[in-house]
Amino acid sequence: MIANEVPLDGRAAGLTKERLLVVAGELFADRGFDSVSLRMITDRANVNLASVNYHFGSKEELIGAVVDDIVRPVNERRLSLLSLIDYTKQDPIRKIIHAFIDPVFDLSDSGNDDNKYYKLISRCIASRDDRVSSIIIKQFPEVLAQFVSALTKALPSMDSNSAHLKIMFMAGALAHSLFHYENLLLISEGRFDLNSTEVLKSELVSFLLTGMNAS
Amino acid sequence: MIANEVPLDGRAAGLTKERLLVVAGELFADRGFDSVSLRMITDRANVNLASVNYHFGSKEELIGAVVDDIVRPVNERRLSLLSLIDYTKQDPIRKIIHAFIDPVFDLSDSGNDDNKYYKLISRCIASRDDRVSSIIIKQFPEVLAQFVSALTKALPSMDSNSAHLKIMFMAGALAHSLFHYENLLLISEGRFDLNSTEVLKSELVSFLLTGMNAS
DNA sequence: ATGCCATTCAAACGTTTGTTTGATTCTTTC
DNA sequence: GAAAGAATCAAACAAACGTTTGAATGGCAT
Repeated sequence: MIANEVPLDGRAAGLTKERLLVVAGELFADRGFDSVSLRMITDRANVNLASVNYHFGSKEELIGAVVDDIVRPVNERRLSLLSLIDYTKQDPIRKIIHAFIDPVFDLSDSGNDDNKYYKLISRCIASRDDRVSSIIIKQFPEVLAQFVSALTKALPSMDSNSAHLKIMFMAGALAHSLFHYENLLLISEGRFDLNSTEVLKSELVSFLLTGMNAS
Repeated sequence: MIANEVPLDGRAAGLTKERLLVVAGELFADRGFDSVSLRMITDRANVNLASVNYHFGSKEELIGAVVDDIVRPVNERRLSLLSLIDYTKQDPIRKIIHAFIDPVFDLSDSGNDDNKYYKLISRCIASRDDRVSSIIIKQFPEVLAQFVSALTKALPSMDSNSAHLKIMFMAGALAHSLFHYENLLLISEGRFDLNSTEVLKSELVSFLLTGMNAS
């Protein structure tokens, strides 16, 4: 599970900073930002304790770097996908929804349902931690505004207030189901055949699709 | 903002425990469980630091008491409302949704939109903190199972997997929108006329209502 | 009034936290 | 190959944390 098991004898390359980001991300993902100490991170990354402050300045800035590393690409891809939508063609709402959630589901690398990224991004989305939301809040108004505009363009009858709320509903449903995906599998005691997040995704899309069209 | 500004000179009545619960709830609501120290709580409650361990045993048990105090009544009321539903009458889905969300919205006492309870309960619902989810997880499987059963009863075409997921979507949308209600008002810079959570609630209901009926 | 039990109090405890220091080691450049 | 700069290291730092202690204080029954 360690990010890299290389010998790391004499000063390996300048990949200490990279290792810290990766390992911190892993630990933050399943224990939260507060519960993880710098010593847990540096021990697991096989680097010196002081290197955190050397490379990042403080724990808070390390958290910021980890969060930004995962949130920024997601939001950029969201806006990119959103800008490709042709509103004269059919089913623009579905495309808006996909523009919002696909960049999150696509975080899982290599096809296997690696829930590390899922848990981390859903922690970020649903975070009530000021250190995290201060980063989110920097980017989200722009994203929110673009999606509100897209929604009202696709559904002229929808007013701005309604659009704002619906996007919050979407974000909440996404983050919550993604984070508790594991728990759902446990609770169901095998009755579940959600052996792939694809099922979750398609259920989520159809749920959101009809919800968006609500009166 | 202090819960009680009474003189509290010589040993007031045995309301120290009560004060701790109230003040801890307030602080946990808008700063989270980790960021709030026992000294913050006892200072604001004007009680001695040691009284936390005297009355509750530990910080963890104080958190447990605060969480349980707000989560248990909500879940009990949910199940109570759910049991009243007559599935032969019309619109059972709407009643199921109300059974799930009304006990949360009803937390606001005295009619004014006191967001203390909202933020606290949404922190509990969406918590990724083990100390909190261990309490939630004790009660939620029962609640989840009952609502799954209710959903499949109201919509026989819906399978159990789908019902599980839809309830998670509902919980996520509820918690997320409730917690960020304030932020939404800020971002909108006055364009919003959501001067009451009633608007949020009715939008949420109609969103969920159509979502539940998704294919 | 006296003894008893519950509660409150100030003070200290030991740990853990993030951070800093100053020396040491590696890498780069001339 | 020597000087300079960047990176790593063990060690210590002060602050904050949850918790414990033992004395002081309250009400209450006898």
